[in-house]
Amino acid sequence: MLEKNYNPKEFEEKIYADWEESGDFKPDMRAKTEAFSVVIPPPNVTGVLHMGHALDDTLQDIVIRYNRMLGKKVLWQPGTDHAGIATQMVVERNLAAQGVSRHDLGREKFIETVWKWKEQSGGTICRQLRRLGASCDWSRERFTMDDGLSRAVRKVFVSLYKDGLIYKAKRLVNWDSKFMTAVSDLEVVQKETVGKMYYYKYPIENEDGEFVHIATTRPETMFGDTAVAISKNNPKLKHLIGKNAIVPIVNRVIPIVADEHADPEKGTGAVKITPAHDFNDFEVGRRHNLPLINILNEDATLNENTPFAGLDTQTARRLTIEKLEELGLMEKIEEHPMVVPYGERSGVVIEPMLTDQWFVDAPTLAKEAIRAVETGEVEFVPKLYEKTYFEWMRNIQPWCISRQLWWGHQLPIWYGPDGTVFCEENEADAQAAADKHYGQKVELRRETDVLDTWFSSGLWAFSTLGWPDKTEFLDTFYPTSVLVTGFDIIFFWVARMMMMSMYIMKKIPFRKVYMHGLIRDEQGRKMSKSKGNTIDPMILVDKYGADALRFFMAAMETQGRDISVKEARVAGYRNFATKLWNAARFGEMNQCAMPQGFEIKNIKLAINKWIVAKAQQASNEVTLNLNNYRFSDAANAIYQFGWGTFCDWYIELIKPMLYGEDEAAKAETRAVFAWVLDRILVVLHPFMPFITTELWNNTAQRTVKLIHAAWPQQETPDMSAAAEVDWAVGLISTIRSLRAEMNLPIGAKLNVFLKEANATSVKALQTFCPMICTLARLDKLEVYDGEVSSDMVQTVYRELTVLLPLKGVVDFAAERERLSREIAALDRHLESYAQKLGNPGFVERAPAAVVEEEKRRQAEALENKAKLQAALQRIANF
RNA sequence: GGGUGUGUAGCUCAGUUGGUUAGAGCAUUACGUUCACAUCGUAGGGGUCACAGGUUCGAGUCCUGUCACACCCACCA
Repeated sequence: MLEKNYNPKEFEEKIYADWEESGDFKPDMRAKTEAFSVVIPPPNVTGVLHMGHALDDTLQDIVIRYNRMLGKKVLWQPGTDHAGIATQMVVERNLAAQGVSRHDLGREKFIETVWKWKEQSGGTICRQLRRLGASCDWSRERFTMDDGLSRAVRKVFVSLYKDGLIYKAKRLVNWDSKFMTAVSDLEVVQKETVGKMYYYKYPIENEDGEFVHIATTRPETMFGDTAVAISKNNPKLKHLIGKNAIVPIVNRVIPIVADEHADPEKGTGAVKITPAHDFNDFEVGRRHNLPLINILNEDATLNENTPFAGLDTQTARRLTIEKLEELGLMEKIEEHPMVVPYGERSGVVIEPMLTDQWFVDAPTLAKEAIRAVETGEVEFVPKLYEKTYFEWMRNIQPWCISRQLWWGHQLPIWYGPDGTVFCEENEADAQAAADKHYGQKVELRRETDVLDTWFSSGLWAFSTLGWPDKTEFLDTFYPTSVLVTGFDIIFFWVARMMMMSMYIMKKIPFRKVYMHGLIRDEQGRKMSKSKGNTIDPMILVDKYGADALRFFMAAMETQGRDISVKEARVAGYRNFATKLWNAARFGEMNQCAMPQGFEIKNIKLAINKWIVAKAQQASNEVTLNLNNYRFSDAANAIYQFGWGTFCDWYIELIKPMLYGEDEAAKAETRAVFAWVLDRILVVLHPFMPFITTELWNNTAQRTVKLIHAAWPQQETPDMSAAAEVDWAVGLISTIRSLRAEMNLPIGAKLNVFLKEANATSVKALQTFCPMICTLARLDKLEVYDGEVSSDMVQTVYRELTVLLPLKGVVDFAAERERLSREIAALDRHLESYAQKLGNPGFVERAPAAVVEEEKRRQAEALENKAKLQAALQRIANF
């Protein structure tokens, strides 16, 4: 017995536990069928599930469940990411609350603390994924820092190093002064701000009263200036080229060089060059062999190369200006709109800083990664993201992979006493190599840097499947079938996976990349903690059930568009679940079940043929749309069928039969009801796994679990009965409409006469009369050949004139108005038909079928208009 | 500066190769608890598809331009 009310809390947890305990998420490795696999974009191990995950993982689960039901050997590989900076930040914050810094603990102790934190809070997001219904094979859960994956990381690193694709270099990098580490370009966000432009002048050496005028937004960097650049195409200033300027305060003599970086149109036309603290200046410095003067400490305070050692940049800036003013060199300060780089995580200003870092030769690795997409081996859905991918990949810069953090994969690099680098997968090998190199036992020092988190995520597609070991899973499931992710990590992750996989595996990591949009709030703003507009998906799951949230995500997911979360809409899909629940209860109450040996090809009744055909059409549509990753179309197809066709029409139409005496008809209808409900459960299961399973388990004895039930093949629906039933449905709507317009109480049983019925209508009427009477709430419905009297309200339906006798209660004025409205509506259509058909071009050049259809409509409209006019005529004088 | 999108009902959005009277959900109006369901039903109102041109027999759909908005990349001394 089904409960009276749909209450997802009662069964979601229980059903999930059963799946997991029964191993339903594990692929059947003995099966001979095609493999299908997805690797989950690993969430931050210490994170909590947000709306973006809910979308991403719902879509993946739909794809996974669909393919599982297709009978494939399916693996959804789960796992989590150690998320270097993010995790270290959280743990440091916790420590800070106890007044402890990571330096107090020391590296080893700190890492221990992080691991403890991971054990403590690391399970949250996976538990939440379970509540969402994600059918991951949890027995294979991996973590980017577990032993296997760490081994993969070391192996890849060594391989890249030995191939010359990883190198150490002293370069300008984005320096995050809060975490005191380098970060990659992608981890820097540019923010528009209104800053200030400072104008001042440097004296020219040996030329009293001569100056070169400078403009800068960062005056304090002048202590690192090693040149001034001027374009040789700058007529006003080029006479200064070749002379020397004097950096005030520190009184350093620097050359004035010719360089096209100095745009005569911008600023003063002369640019101070600070090669150690500006990316453009760095290049200028290279061109002119300028010295590099580092003026910053790791925490972004100024160093001893400046007069303001130990002070932060803001203070130093103020003091610099004061000093310049004292010297009479300051000219003006203007407001200046500018873009300032900030650390994505730390929120502090990023300083370009000259440091030793490790780089991956991304331009080289990108080549194969680009080719694989060009050839179509890897396909992006929607296609337009390929452009974004190409654009970035073709202009890719070396990837700075070293981080001066503690939490992460320590580089497998050891230095000998003289600084010689040994790159090996483990310390013993490095030691052996070093001993051999030096011809004696030496002491090695390990590189302290760790790797960018995305280095290990880049290996995810194969490392999780067991690489570098040769495993059955790697064999079976690599390359994976599809990667589902948001476009915001196309560079961070998708591109890196492509590069790493092409390099290591010589094969693509996935055949397709499905990219979805971002989740936004009701106003369409990005959700973010700082705005306080986040919605916790688990709260929606609590309120409406996981199925409702999942269906919402699927129904809203149209390619290339962001999703605004509207709670009312989630509630709406909960209502859909309720509707379905009640439909199943209706079936239960009416003993709907499929007897042994029931086959749809033996169905006799038109109404049953009709609903089966519609169900097949709907499942075809769902299949087609799922194959094309059109989630909203797939979801809507089953929604429309389930609610609009099955509940609204079929159930209502069969009631007279189920409550009637014709036992054969009843038996067939009960069976068909059960068949259709099963079909809905099957096709809806990927979207709403919980309610469908609960209903599946409670509506019949089952030999197979719904999660493994067979997905319907593409079918050719038998449409032989469709026209008849559609006729009845249309007639019911027409009569209901007329009743409503006449303001007739719903309880009043009425008689309706049909005039001018053709043979088809007469035949259909014989079959459907009881149904029509029930649904349109009629006492009597019959063909009528008598006179039309003035107290009969009438309308037209196809060839029929529909008469509704209302003795003595007709409001003639209102009726005249109604008829006139209907006629006016027809006139509007007639006008458009006449226009088209009157156009010789249309008649000659449009396909014959289109022209014929247009003619048919015109004829019908004309006929209907004539009837309505006659009716109007009849009551003209009342 | 370079690139990519978006603009359709009060709101949030569908509309696949151009072809009925442009759809859905929510909101709204009227009526209604008929024994699957008020987490509901029936019926209705509501749109010159941003604007201007063009191609075509025919344009929400294709092309060009304009306006507005969003995002991405690069950079502004």
